[in-house]
Amino acid sequence: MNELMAAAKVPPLSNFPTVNNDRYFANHPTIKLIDQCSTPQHLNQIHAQMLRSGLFFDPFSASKLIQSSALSQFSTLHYAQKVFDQIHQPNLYSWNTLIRAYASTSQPIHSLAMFIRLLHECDEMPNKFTYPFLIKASAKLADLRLGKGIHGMVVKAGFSSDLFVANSLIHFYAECKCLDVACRVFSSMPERDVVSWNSMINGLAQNDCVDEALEFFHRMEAENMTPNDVTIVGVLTACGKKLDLKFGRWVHSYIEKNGITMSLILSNAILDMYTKCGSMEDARLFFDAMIEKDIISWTTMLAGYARLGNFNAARDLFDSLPSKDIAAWNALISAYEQSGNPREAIAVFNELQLSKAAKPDEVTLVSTLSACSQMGAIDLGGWIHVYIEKEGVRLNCHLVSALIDMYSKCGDLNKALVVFRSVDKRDVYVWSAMIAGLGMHGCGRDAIDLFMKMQEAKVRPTSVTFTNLLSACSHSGLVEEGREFFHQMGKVYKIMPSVEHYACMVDILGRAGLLDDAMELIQNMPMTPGASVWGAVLGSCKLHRNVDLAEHACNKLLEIEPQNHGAYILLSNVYANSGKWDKVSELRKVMRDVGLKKEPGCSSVEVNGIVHEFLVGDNTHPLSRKIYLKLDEMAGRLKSVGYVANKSQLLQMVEEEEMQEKALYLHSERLALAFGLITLGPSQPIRIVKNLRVCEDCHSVAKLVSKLYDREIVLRDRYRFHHFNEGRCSCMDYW
DNA sequence: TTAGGGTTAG
Repeated sequence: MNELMAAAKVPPLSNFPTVNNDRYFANHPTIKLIDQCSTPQHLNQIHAQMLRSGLFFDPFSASKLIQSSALSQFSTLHYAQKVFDQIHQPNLYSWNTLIRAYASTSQPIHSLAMFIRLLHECDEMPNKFTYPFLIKASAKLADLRLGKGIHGMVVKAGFSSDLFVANSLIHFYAECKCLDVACRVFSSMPERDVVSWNSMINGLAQNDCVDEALEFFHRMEAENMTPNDVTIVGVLTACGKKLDLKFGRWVHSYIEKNGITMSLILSNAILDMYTKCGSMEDARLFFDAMIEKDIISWTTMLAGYARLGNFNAARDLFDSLPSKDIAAWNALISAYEQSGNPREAIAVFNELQLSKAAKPDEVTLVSTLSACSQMGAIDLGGWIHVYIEKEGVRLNCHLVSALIDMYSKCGDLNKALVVFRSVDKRDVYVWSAMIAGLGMHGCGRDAIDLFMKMQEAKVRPTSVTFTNLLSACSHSGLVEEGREFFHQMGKVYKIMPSVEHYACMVDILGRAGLLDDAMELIQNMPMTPGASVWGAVLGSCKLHRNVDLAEHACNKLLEIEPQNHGAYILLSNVYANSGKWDKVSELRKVMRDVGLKKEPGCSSVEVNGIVHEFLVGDNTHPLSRKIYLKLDEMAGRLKSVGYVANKSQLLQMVEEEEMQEKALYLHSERLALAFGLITLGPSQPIRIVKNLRVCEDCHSVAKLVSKLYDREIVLRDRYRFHHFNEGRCSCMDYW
């Protein structure tokens, strides 16, 4: 300590003016020393010296110490708070410094607590510096009511036209997804700087309003406001979401032409744009030329390869990572999960668990739960739920939605409801996930009730909520209710129906046999009907055996998606249902000519945490012999109760009767069912996940088996859930 | 007498 003071040539305090004449303290050598401080020990020594000399009792000097301890790299906020608490009368600067520091932590709520203390304890009123920090904390908390309250105080205190205050308000409202209010703040500003524009552009881009974001960028240029690197990050985010590679390349050259500072963040944003737009070549070229790279650069590349299905390149990159943090693992897991490879996602999760290389975080758990949902892997999903509870992982709305989705999609609606009821904070995703869960299990009325409760809870529905709600109406045949919600969407909730909503509505009408109404709706659509709309028509035609309309819908569907084999299969089913076997063969030939193969049926069933998959006619399973014996036994018992195979949905025109029966008998869900009967205990439900829609014959078999073997069978097909119990199915034979 | 707001992955 003495050495330090000697080195700084600090004279004793008596040589300096006293507290009464504090204008000179800024030049006091001890205070100057604070700025040069670089270790916690130094800071400690200065703190001690200040206490000894009495300098600490000067508010200005104390505020310098607070600033250094709260905002520097080498000190902790905890220490700063302790120092603060020793100050007798901290000045506003000290209060602001702590409010600022807390706003940047993971617990911005402390900023609020300090603000309230400030109002009680400080002689001075909050000033124009206080509010931006406070608004930043509110933005981080995404607490709209809180932020609105602070906005009110800002107006009252007369700071609403302060540039910094207004900019933080724009950011805050965008963060709360209130883009209209953000825009209003922006428009009402007497002066704007580049940050005002950036906050708007980034806010819009983050909230998927990509065209609006780009519009702001062009407006900014037109108004001669020079964009900087942060602006371009927002523009690139928009490009990446627009999947517009051409524009992305233009932005890249814009950076070079306009001499915009190339920061690491900007470089990563460029990489991200290229990978999202699908050009790994551009991304790689840029990545290899980057002088400085961080973990984000690596994971962006990794996720890019994986998203495009180049898993070898992704894995190579992952293995060559200089250090793997949880984000790198998450990139690999979520890439597999999001590209429809849940099995691989789960394998990587298991690898992570075994290696103990990093601790799974909330993102890991959400991705893995989603992989479980896709696989129907309820054991692992349940294990993750236990893990969350055991490790005390904070259940945020993301995780809650993922759990509800997992339990719903794995067929355990009750568990999904238990999770839903156990939380008190429910955002729109949580409500929407639960509505979807009820819908897919055929509980349309409950889904509607829940939607009403959501209104009571004052949670605003989104476009996704309505998709789930309409789909719930469709699965339960609730035509009038569906119509009503469809109309309310735009009128009451100001959400314009998208092509997805139209598809749901067409589905609702079509399934109910109101094919004319469905076609009328399509004709009056304000946008071009997409594949989902024609798919819904085709599905309804299958149900109601309308050959002419099916042909029309199939043609339309193939115009949009020439490689859609589902379209051929459905049309073929329509022909078969009407006994038009010649048409079936013709169609089969067309499929062969265009090189399309029927996606092989695949069903899986989970036993003791291991998911067993079966293809049509599969005999590769180790227990294959036993499975086929069981199938024979099942066939015998089915026949004894008068079951006759329904062959109408066989794609192939198989000549011989016996062959036809064989083909049905070997359907993957039948194999999975037999395996479930062998391996699962009598009280355990058999949960099967099938990649295609279940055929009518297998549906009847499952109903009978549930009765004959006194088993609960839960079958998830491509479209919905079927709960078989005591000879009945929850879909009421309506799917 | 000190100062502030906006940015990249999953």
